[in-house]
Amino acid sequence: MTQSYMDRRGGGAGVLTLDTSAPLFLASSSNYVGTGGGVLKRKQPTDSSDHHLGTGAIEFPISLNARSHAEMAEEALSSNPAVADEKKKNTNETSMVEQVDDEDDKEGRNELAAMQAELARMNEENQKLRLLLSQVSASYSALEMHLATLTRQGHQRNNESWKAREVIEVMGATVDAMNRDRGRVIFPRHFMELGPAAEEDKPSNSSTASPGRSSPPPDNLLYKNDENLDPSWNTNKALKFTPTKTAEQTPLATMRKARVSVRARSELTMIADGCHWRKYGQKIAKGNPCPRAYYRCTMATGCPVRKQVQRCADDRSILITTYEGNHNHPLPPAAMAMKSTTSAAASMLLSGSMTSTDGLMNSNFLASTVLPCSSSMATVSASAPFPTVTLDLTQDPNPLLSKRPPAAQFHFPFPSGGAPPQPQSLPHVHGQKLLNQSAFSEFQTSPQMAASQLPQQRAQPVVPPSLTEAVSAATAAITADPNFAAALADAIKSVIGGGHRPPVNSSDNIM
DNA sequence: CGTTTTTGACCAGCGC
DNA sequence: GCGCTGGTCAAAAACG
Repeated sequence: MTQSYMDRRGGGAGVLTLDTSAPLFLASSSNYVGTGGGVLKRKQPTDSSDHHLGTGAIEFPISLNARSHAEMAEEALSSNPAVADEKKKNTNETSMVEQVDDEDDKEGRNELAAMQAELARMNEENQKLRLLLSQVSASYSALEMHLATLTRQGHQRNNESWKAREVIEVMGATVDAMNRDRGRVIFPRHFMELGPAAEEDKPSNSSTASPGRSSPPPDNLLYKNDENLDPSWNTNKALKFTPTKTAEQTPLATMRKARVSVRARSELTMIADGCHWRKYGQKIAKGNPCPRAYYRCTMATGCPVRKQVQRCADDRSILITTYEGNHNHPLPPAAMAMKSTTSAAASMLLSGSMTSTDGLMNSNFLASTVLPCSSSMATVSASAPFPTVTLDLTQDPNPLLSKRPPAAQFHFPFPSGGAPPQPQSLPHVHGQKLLNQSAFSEFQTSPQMAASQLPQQRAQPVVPPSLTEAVSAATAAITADPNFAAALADAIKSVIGGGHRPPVNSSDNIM
């Protein structure tokens, strides 16, 4: 099963979770957990039930449909073991004696009043979400009509049309998901099928060829027409976008191959992520005296997952591990957390890069939504040949437990889409090319495209900014959770033992 | 002896 | 076109 953000619990309202094995939960409303909206809660590590929160906590599904929060609240209340237990307990007690303490009665009334207030708030929020949904639906219809017009004009291969289709796919998926999956938040289809995640469920057909070179590109929604894409999984040899290429040949697909880089302090050769790796190369990269080691997953033949391990040039106690691709085989529990986390991070990155690639999302908006309050732990960069999200676990020994990490470092190459957010500092981007060298930025800034290929689009944006923001808000509500990056990092940290492992006698050939 | 690591060679992309 | 660089291959060596 491809990793997804969808709930996999056996019933009940959906709750966004990175993976059942990943200790991450997302509650839709802070009203019930006491922090900001869309709070990503940390799963209780001691919770053996694996699907229930600790005492008193109530999980709420993220709802973008018309379902009332009151309804959901009731469900949640009844499904919550703590509340259910309380209910049962109360029933038993009343049947036994009528010596109900007046104090308890008062408390109960107070709780009831508070609960009702919460429900009222929820209803209000629900109304807003309904409005949002209607806006998205209306815009989706408009886009569909626009696409039909373009198709009629025989411009299927026109870049604008392609892009319009793409946008519609995104929005359509969003709307579909909203309509179809009540009580769940579903990422737009392609968000979930992009890059690494898209490959997961597909059996590798590389058994007859050398591993790592034969896995087909993701056969996802957006790529189905990309017959000319590099058959190799290796998008490192990314095509550079040129206006002469057809839309089907655009390197969008290559740009969607996200990488997730993890920085952690470790004396080990590499962090223990639960997978088996075989080293297949080592190279001295420019600007870093420490060699970069290349590993390939050996848990299954033909597994396309690779990772690079390199020590930070500035601080050699920091190990930088960069993951690419997704496993085509079941993972041991120890590896699930890392896999889920990297996939989630990649999805988060890709969802951002997608919209921004089309120039549809204001960079400031993106910056303010995707990682509004995340710390420097999460650095998203599309400036590299492939978009990379860097999770920095080297800072505060336990920043994840803090309620509000400092401001995000978030930088997308938006040369024309408004001034990019000014990061406080960018100390965690390594080995990535300058903005003007990236395929991403080229796609963004290509003057030919801007001038000749997208004249209509420039004059008539496919999606009004407000709509874009509305659509983005739906997904950003999930990915932009203030604690999202922190939670991701938390999951990773749980795997690598907090990134502060004591030195182990190992032949550290990385150094 | 099978597996893993090492390491020089090779290839492709990119900038000049 | 050339050189640089990152990434990969594959034969040899090392290891258990």
